[in-house]
Amino acid sequence: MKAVENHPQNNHLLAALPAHDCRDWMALLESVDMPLGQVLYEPGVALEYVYFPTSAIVSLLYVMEIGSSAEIAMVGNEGIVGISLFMGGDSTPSRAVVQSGGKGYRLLATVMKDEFNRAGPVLQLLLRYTQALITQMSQIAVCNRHHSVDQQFCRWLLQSLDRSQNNELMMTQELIANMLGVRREGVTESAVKLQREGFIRYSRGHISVLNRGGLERRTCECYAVVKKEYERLLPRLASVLLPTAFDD
Amino acid sequence: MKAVENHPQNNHLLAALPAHDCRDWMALLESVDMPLGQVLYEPGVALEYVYFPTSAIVSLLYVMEIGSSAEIAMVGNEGIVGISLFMGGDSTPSRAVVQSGGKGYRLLATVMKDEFNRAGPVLQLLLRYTQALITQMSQIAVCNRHHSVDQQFCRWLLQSLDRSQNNELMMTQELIANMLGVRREGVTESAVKLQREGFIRYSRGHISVLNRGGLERRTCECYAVVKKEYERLLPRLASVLLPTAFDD
DNA sequence: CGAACTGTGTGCGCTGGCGCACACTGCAAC
DNA sequence: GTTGCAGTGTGCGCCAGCGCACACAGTTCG
Repeated sequence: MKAVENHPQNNHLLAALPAHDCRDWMALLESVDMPLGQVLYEPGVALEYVYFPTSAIVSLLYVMEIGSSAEIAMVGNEGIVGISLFMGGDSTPSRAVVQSGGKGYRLLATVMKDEFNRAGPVLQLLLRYTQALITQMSQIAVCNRHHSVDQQFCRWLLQSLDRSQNNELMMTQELIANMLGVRREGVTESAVKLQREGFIRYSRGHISVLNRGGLERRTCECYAVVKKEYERLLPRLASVLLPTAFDD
Repeated sequence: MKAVENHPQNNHLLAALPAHDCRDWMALLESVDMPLGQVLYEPGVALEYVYFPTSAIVSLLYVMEIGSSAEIAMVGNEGIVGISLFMGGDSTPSRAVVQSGGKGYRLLATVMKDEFNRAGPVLQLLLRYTQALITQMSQIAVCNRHHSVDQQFCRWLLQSLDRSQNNELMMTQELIANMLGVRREGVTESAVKLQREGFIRYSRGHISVLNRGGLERRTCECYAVVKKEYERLLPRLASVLLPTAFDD
């Protein structure tokens, strides 16, 4: 890594900032080296800085309990690392690691939080919700990569259940297969297993969940990760998203 | 579907709205039936309404060219369908389908866009970027589900290349495997193939891309989908994200 | 100059999920 | 009824990707 000139304009987001609003920031921008492997933030930890890579490339990475990982997104000189600050969440369940060493700029978290705080309360709520939605998407990416159809089916059932009024789902296996992006037969096999264990009962597009705890034990960590983020980001709503578990 | 009472408070996002800001909206909210299978929005089409499900459940679904699909996220009475409006993008590459029939409320898109417009220009830029990021995450989810390691490796190379200054990447196959969430050996095999075809050259953590077009032909649609969204949402930045293709 | 280590190539057996084919079963319509 | 069909069960061959093991090749360090 030669001592290349670092300049804010090399980050396209910074470059695109309206000149007028830019001035306040420019003074606060801090040029930094971003060496390969540097961890910019850890899951669940509130960010101290946001980063605007210029020559560095950063990976947003989810690392599972067993240690396997999956990239959620890649950020280079086109973007910013640490969106959770202006989205109102302050942290995420993923990790940000420098994938390709280089340079960039950082800015104190507070500046970004101010940006969030300047938004109206309505938009603030919507943004926090959006961050939760982002977590859901990320986790689906991870789940698609690493978990079995069985686990994903359970996750899907639980997530649907959380959004439903009772323990009944009107849903054919064909449709579920489309959602999960797997074969219908794969869903049938998983469903048969769950029925044998007495966790669910179903027939012709009608599924009753009999033992929610059973599903929770069978699914992967993805379900809990997403649920916790919804609780954390939207505490008022959480109570409703978590119907008193009617366990075995 | 009985004629159940529909009430805005049954959507937790609406319920959580600050009462003061709520009043303007309440008059505009329109109670709607959301029957199973209804398509709330199509990829690339600007939204006319946002939806707040109360008893319905909506799936955000990406449908591939060949027809296979994958769920990107699920939205029920905890959320809102159509975040692209207040995120400033107006449309998304995915489709929203009612997965479980029920009721909900809808609101004219303009109301949401106003919300976006009220935000400062800086936040607006950041939100548009965030929507592009969301597309990236969604597409990684789809890619993880449906595409081969070969294809994903090409996508990853291209995305890295777009964020790098030259056609060189400093990156071991082990690390790439971690990013993709696959075995290192799998990456080696893909890399060998690409090298044989003369698309890349590499040795010990150093990759040179010799034929970008070759990679583009080999990768899946996901790469293009994400790139187009970045272009669309952040036009000023797009030019830089698209270095003049140095083709074969 | 070897020694030690990091990065890459390759082979092998295993398995989860795929694609296909076909049989079975309730419900609905007439 | 019985005809039809949507929804489900099951079997089978196939293959991508996994986990493991080990050989080999540059690089660095003494």
